[in-house]
Amino acid sequence: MTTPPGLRERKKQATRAALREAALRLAVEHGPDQVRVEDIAEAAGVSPRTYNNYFASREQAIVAAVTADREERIAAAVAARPAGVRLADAVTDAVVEQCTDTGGHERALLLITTRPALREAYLDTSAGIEPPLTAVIAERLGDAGAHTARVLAASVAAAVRIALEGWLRPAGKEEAAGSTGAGALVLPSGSLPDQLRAALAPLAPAFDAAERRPG
Amino acid sequence: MTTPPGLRERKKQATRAALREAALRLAVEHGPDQVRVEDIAEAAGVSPRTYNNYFASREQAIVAAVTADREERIAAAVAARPAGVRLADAVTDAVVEQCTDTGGHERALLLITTRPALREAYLDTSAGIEPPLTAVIAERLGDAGAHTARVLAASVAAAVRIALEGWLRPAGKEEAAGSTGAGALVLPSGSLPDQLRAALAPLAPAFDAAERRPG
DNA sequence: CAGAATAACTGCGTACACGCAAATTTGCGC
DNA sequence: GCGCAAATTTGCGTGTACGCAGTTATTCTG
Repeated sequence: MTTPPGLRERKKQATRAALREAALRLAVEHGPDQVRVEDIAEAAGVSPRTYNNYFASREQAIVAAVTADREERIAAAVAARPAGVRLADAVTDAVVEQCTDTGGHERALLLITTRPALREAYLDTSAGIEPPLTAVIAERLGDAGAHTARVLAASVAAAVRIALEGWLRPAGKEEAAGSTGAGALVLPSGSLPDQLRAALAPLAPAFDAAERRPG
Repeated sequence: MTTPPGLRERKKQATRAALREAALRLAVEHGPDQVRVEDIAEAAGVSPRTYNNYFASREQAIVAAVTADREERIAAAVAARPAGVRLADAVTDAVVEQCTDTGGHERALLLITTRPALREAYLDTSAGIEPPLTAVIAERLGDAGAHTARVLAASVAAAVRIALEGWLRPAGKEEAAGSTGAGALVLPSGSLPDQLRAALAPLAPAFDAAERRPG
């Protein structure tokens, strides 16, 4: 099942990593807006066209450097919990644990999240946790719950996004209150773990119900 | 609160509608890939630059023509339900009701969802239901539940996206089973209402819990 | 180990997205 | 009506995203 990766796959990961790191380094050095994909590609030793085979936008490589392989880490952390604990707790703890660990790039994160485009790209990365989360949740729920697992994983991803938005709201500009109206009155804006737990809490009953039912 | 919209706002909506309809008409006439934003802008009587003031991509205008104002219709449908019914049911019924109504554009939808880029843009529209849904759910849950409302609305949006993906999976190519593995064994692929209800069902416990608790 | 098959890299060309600043249009108080 | 402030439209310029087809590198098969 776990065939040792061949040269091809290793080279691909190396290229991806080189692009990530080059993107972040250049962004920190010259400022996020002064970096073109051409520069990143050159620094990583590939053609600009190849850059776009790995990342669909200029911003993705930069945020990927701080996001790293968060998705797999979350999934692994969930799988590592003993089977006895509540699935909702396992997921919540894993998410908090892995999202808080920025891998020593907190400085870069601050720089990044001030630029709207990068901020948006960073928030979009939360969608990436859905596939691996789906896999581990499905494993816990059994075959009959595969469909449920997908929905729960997507909901978690959405909640993480909301938590991140709330967390770096102070960093960004004050936004238009918009048609939602009431939401603007109180903006708690606690620490990131607090935001994450608060956002995930409403989903706990859904996890409990899924765990209780066979499918 | 409901100030009669001035000339400015009416013109803006008219321009938006003109762009939507022009985009759809040209896409149906010449094929989705043979339409440039320049063509759409010209047909709507505005400059290409103005097109991008209304839509951030070439595909958005086309899909907006079939999506129309689904977001507001869903929110209105939820608000229209009597306060006695379970919130989960109100939301589910409203979503099924409004997502099934394609406004007579089912032919266009079929044409659209065969192109990957348009398919993706169409799926992305489901994210747009979050803000209005947040507002109506927050109204039902009270001020203390504003935060919960946001998470539930985002989860509903994610579930709708999953339902749409499952619905038009037969239309698209067979996709790589990927690391999720188990999910590929059974692909039910029922009707759209079935897909929607199946995707929303796992969230019902979360709605029930939110309704039961004060906040 | 040779040759076929498969996958990745690259250059080119086209269309797109969007920041910016000037020109035009709308709203509003007088 | 008049003129000012705010919002919208527009052209321009730059950088970006990606389909396509050819080349090169890796993997598979006998």
